[in-house]
Amino acid sequence: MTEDLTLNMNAYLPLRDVVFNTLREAILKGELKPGERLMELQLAAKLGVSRTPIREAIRMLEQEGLAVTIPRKGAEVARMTEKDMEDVLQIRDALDELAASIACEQITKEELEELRHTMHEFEESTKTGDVKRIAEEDVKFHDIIYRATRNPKLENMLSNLREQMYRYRVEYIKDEKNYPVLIKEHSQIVEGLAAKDMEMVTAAMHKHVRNQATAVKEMIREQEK
Amino acid sequence: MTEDLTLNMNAYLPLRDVVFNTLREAILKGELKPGERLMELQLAAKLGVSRTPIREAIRMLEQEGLAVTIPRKGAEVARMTEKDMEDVLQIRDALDELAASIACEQITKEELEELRHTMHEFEESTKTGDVKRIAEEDVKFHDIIYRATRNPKLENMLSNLREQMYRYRVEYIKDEKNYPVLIKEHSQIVEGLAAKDMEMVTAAMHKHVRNQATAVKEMIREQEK
DNA sequence: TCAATGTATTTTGTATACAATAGTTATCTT
DNA sequence: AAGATAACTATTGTATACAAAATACATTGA
Repeated sequence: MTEDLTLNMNAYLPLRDVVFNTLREAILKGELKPGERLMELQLAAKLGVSRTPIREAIRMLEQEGLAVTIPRKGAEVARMTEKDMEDVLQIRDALDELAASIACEQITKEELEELRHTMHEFEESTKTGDVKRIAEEDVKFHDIIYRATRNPKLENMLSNLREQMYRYRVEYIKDEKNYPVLIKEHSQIVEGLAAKDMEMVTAAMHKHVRNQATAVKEMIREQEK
Repeated sequence: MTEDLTLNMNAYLPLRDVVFNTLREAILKGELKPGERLMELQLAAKLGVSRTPIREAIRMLEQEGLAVTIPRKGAEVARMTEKDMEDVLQIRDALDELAASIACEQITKEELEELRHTMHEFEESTKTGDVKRIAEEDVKFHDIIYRATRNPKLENMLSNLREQMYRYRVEYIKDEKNYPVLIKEHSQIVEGLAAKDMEMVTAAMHKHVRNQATAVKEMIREQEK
C-alpha cells in the first residue's frame, strides 16, 4: 500500500461511506492488491479517521465481495482464483442475458438513442487508446441496458458482479486486438434491441460475456503463476 | 419488538457474527417486523453487548438486504413492496434455472439419492402440518440442488434471495391447498435431473418459482392494504 | 541445530465516552 | 389558537480506551 489514499471530504456523508468509497476505488484501481491486508490502524492513520468507520467500511466491502475477513486475523483484499472468476462469470452470464431480454421489451426510444450514442463514444475512445476512458464508456454502455430493466436490484447485482472482475478486466481492455470484436458485439446488441429481437440480443450478450470470460481467465492464469 | 432476543453465546465467534445471526433469525421469523426500527442502544441493552457489534451486524444485515439504513436516522427492517418482490423473483427465476441446468449436468448419484430422500421427507412433512418443518425440508431440497452446482457464489446468492422472501413465503407454506402442486413440482424436478433432461428441469424449476411468485405477491398485496 | 516455551508486540474485538444531528416538547408571540 | 422558536431528549456518528487474541521473536534446553 504505497499509494497515498486520501479522502474526499466534500460530501455530507457518514465517514464509513466515504471510507468505503475510497477503499473500493483503491481496490478496483489495483492500488490495493489482492491478498493485501487491510489493517485498521494503518488505514485509520492513512485516512485520518478512527478505526470505527474503517471497520464499518470493511464490513461493507465484505458484502461487495471485495474483501475477505478472517476472525481475529483481519481483513484482506479478496483474491480471485480462476475458479472464482468462472463462478462469477457463470452468474453474470445468466443475469446479463436476463437483463438483455428484459431491456429488449422495455427499452425506450430515448434510451436506445443514448445507447447508440454511447456505443459510438466507445468506438471513438478505442481510437485514443485511453484505457480509463474506454473502460468508462463500456461501463456506461452496459449501465444503460441494466437501467432499462427497471429492476434496481438486478442493476445493483450486475454492477456488483462487474466490479468483482474489474481489476482483471482492465488488462483485457488494454489489448488493442480485442477492440474490433468488442465494437462488433456492442453493435449487434444495439441492433437486436432496436429490432426487439430477443434471440439476437441474448445471443450477442452471451457471446460478449463469454469472450470476456476467456480473456479474464487468461489474465488470472498469468497472475497465478 | 416485544420478543426477548437472546444470544447463543456457545460459539467462539466475534460478537458481531452472533448478533448478526440473532437479528437475522428474528427478522426471518417475523419477530422483527418490516419497517421496525433497529435502535442500537435498545438492541445492545436487549442482547447485553455494546453498540459496536450491533452496528457491525447492522452493516452486515444491510448487505443481505434485510435492513435499510438512512444516515443519521438509523436502520430499520427492510420493507418489501410487491414491486421489490417481483424484482427479486425475476432474478431468482433466472438463477434458479441456471442452478438447475448446472445441477442437471453435475449432480452425482449420491446427491440425487439424497434429493429423492428429502423430497419424500418434504411430502411426509406436509402431512403433519408442521409449518416450520415443511419450510425446512423445502430449504433442504433446494440447497441440495444449489450445492450440486459446485458454485459457492451462486449457492450464496440463491440462499440470499430466498431469505429475502422467507418472511412472506411462510404464509404460502401454511396453505394446505398448495401442497399437491409443490410435491408434484419437486418430483418433476427430480425426474428431470435423474433423466438429465435439461429442458424438463429448467421448465419445472421455472414453474416452481413462478407459482411461488404469484402466491407471495398475493400475500404482500394483502399486507399492503 | 532444532524444537519448545515464554515474552513482547501487533492487531483485532469490545466497551465506553464524547460530539453532532434529528426529533420532540414546551414556551412564547401574535 | 396557530405558528415559530427555543430548550430538551433521544439517537446516531466518531474517537478512544481497554481486553483478548494472534503473531513474531528471542531464549532455553536437549
